[in-house]
Amino acid sequence: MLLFNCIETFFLNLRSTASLVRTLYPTLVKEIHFKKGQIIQSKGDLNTKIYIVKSGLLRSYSIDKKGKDHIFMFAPEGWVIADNSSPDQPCDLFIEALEDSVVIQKEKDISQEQDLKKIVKRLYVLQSRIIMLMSASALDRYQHFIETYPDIVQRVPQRMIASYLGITPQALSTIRSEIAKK
Amino acid sequence: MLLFNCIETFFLNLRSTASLVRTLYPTLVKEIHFKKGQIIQSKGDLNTKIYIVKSGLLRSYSIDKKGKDHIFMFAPEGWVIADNSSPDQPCDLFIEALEDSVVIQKEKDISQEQDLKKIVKRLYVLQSRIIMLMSASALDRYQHFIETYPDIVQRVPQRMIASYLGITPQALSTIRSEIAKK
DNA sequence: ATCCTTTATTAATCTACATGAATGCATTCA
DNA sequence: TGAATGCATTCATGTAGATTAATAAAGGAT
Repeated sequence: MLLFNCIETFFLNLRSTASLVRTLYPTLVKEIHFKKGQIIQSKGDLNTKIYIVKSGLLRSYSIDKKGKDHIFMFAPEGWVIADNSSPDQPCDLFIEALEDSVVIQKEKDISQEQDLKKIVKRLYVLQSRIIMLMSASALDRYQHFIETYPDIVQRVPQRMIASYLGITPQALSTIRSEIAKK
Repeated sequence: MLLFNCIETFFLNLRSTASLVRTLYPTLVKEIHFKKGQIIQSKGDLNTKIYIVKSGLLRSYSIDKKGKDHIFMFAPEGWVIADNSSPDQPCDLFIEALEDSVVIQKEKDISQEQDLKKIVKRLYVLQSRIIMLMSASALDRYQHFIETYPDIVQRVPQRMIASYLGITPQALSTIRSEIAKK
């Protein structure tokens, strides 16, 4: 926990330096290359951005009070990822590159949010996820996940899939061995 | 289960008659009065609408394969409620009036979806809910619920709050008695 | 290569919540 | 007025998944 706080503070400092630079040299749209493991956005950041993934893979996640992280979304090529809080609010999510990634970073300006259909689609994805979390077992959620994102399964460690599903890596491991038996 | 299927079929028939009428006398925006208990939209409906609540209270909910229902959203005065699937897809949710309600019914036409900010806010509500479902205990979710919707607690039976939280009425009952002890 | 760290697996125990059943209260309807 | 119905509460038991811990396997860095 303490360790994590230190890390978080470290990243927050990093970020404020970065936003200072952006204030001096403002640009609305940028293409940025991120290395695997890089933190793109941290909880508490203001002035958040939208990230469009050209290549690679990102994830957004929250960290609960026990220090455990919960993956909110994976974003492979073509996906858009962002924290969905108001543009003027500190955000709740971290965003991290899971692979070396090329990303278009845009200001989170609603009025220039061209593709309304994409937002509406996101609403549906979130709706489905909530219903799954309320009503389906971990096994069902896992099977639904591999149907929906067959390629992601190959690209991230299992513990991250567990984190997305809201279960522990151990639980996912036993679920997988039960599936394999049949 | 069988009983439920009958009821569902019954409502589906009702709905197709209704949409026939709408085809003959198309209107884009309507004000409709619903009685408490009335089903406004059923799972499987095409051609879904958006409902803006002028007075009263609606809920949307899904029903899982065991026949158990899970409340997805409450919509008191001023709220907008809809199924978030594509306008051309059958929807997943039922919408029902929990109180006598006056509702503006609009075609779910994205292009005329004036208030983008409202949609973005919805995204954030859904995001928060998913994070809660993944990381918080039933007790925490209940306390968060009464902070967020203090008035709803008074207006719906407890079993519906349980359904919204994704727990059983019994579990909510014991949680409440534990809170009362302190 | 070697070491170090992270990841996956398995098993034993624990716990939050589900399930099922019984009881008491309200509400509604005859 | 009483019977019927739906809701909240309580308790006893069951279970999915968490936690802890131990072991093995797989990268990554030097």
